[in-house]
Amino acid sequence: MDFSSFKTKRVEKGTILLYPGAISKAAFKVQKGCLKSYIIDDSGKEHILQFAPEDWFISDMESYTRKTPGKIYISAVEDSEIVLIDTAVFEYTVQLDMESQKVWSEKYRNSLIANQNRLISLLSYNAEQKYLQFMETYPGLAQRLPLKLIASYLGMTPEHLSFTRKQLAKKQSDVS
Amino acid sequence: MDFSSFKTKRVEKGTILLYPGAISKAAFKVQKGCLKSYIIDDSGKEHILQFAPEDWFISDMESYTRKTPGKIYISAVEDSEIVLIDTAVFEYTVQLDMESQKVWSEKYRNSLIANQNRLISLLSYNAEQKYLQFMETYPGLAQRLPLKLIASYLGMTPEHLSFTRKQLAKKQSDVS
DNA sequence: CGTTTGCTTGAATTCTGTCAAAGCAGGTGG
DNA sequence: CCACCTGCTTTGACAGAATTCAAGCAAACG
Repeated sequence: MDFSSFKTKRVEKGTILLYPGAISKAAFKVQKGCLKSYIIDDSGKEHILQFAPEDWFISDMESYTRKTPGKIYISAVEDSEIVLIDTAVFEYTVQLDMESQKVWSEKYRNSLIANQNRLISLLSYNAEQKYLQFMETYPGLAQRLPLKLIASYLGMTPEHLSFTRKQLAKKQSDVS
Repeated sequence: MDFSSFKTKRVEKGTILLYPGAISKAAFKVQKGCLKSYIIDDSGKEHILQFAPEDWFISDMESYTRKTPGKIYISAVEDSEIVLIDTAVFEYTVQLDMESQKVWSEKYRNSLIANQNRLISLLSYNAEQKYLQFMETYPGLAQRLPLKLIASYLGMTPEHLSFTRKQLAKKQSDVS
């Protein structure tokens, strides 16, 4: 898709781009840096639903497509440069341009697949397998993000992720 | 939505309506009985993604909307009566009828929300909390389905779900 | 420097899975 | 109608996985 018709924006690490309750007027494509989407549960714990490093899209699909108040936060975990895919502009563009529609469908499908894979991994994997799948899904991201964020994404404590990493390192040195 | 233009079908318990690899030509609305969607992982274990009792929709969204080979099974866990929402007929109907579109959007949104809730519960809940949320999501279904299916949906062993139920029963008798 | 923040470690505890045995149906054939 | 399967559920002992809590370490920052 040609993104030149959309606005580019720079945001600092920690900037919150979307709050629960707000109606999402834009989706985000990350050019540089990294965003996360997450919710805060009743006991105050943060649960990360998705990361979006370079070339990923991130949005509250529900709010974005249905124009209803959303439930999730989106914020920057690094200083980032992002493209705002404005709802109105987006809908207009897609009408004109079949190619845009294809590319968008592709992105949308990918997010569906990612979601399904995530469900399956949470249903059936242990800590080690979850971490390995995280590294496949987000190559290189493990080196950039603080461990506690990854732990939140994987649904385990930072301590346990630290332990799991050590186990993995031991295994790999045994092999070699 | 007016479902009279779609075909109704009766299926026996155990009937498989959709296989992985197939291109889904229909979504299903359950009038009576119950369906499930699931995948079989590399080690041969079944993981249930969703149940669809009365008035629920179920489909392989990815395959249905993108007309690509799917990844999931859909089958009947009880003798069921279902409405086939044929892709072509559906698209035609929605074009004509704004009211249809609204109802469909509602169903679609519900499934997004359900999916998000499911992610969150797998990320943050223990066995007991997961089971309680299951009962909220599917009222009465716990009485109809074999325990092993519910365990598969919740991502735990049947033995542990049995144990969890006993714990819950004890707690509730302590209160009264 | 001292403080802060995040990561690692270890011990104790809780949670969940594995395995084996026994109870409890519903269904079938005699 | 009964006896026998067969599959599902329950139970308990045990092992392994994950969390909690507390302490120590190291890099980053003022």
